[in-house]
Amino acid sequence: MFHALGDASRRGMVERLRRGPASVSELARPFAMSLPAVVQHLAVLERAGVVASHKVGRVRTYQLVPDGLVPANHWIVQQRLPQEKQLDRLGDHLATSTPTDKEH
Amino acid sequence: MFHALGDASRRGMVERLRRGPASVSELARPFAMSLPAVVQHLAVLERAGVVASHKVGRVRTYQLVPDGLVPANHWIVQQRLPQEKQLDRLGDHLATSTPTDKEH
DNA sequence: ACAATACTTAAGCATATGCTTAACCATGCG
DNA sequence: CGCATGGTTAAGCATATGCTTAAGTATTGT
Repeated sequence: MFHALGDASRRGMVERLRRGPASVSELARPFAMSLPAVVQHLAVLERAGVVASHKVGRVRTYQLVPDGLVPANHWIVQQRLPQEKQLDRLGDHLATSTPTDKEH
Repeated sequence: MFHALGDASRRGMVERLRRGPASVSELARPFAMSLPAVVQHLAVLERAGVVASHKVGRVRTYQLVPDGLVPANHWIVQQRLPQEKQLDRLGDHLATSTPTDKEH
């Protein structure tokens, strides 16, 4: 999922979908790349659970998955919360100079 | 930055640093890869602003950058659908950036 | 029916990524 | 000094990624 968001084009598509559902062609329009390239990007986002699509006639419409980004958000929050304590532990770590592993 | 977090090994290193600063060797220990590979991963994380390092003697110590993940978090929060506010306690929590966590 | 529209699939290609090994500094220590 | 420790640099390699063009398929409009 972080990998899916690691591409600027894909993030741009997500940002577009924030304003509402859109077809493949609509999503492709702002980008200077071929339609198959856009389709591949959307497939990555869909596999990651960030967007969903359904086809009506010959038009495939994409939209954001509700709470689709929550897993990524949750991971980030978990890393972020204990950070305040670590500033205090840095000096401690350096002062004690933890004995490194002897084996190997 | 999302790209930096898009690798499981790098996320593992961030999770390790969550419990406090660590040297390159300490960070490498849990992984079944060579030291240069770990160094490369850490360089990616450092370029992304997620971690920082300083060298003392021959030991380079890494630590999390305080609020280093905030840009990614901010982007994610902005994508959330305005239509669903009922399940939004997590996003609300993140937007206010309160250091006290009580969910989960 | 015919043609345009909206994708879809397949193949290929240049570059990026993640990893390796080998060799190389630099520091700590008996 | 001599040598182990901790890290760095360089080179190379297999695979993944992002993109392309070409050639489909399925619908819709005239």
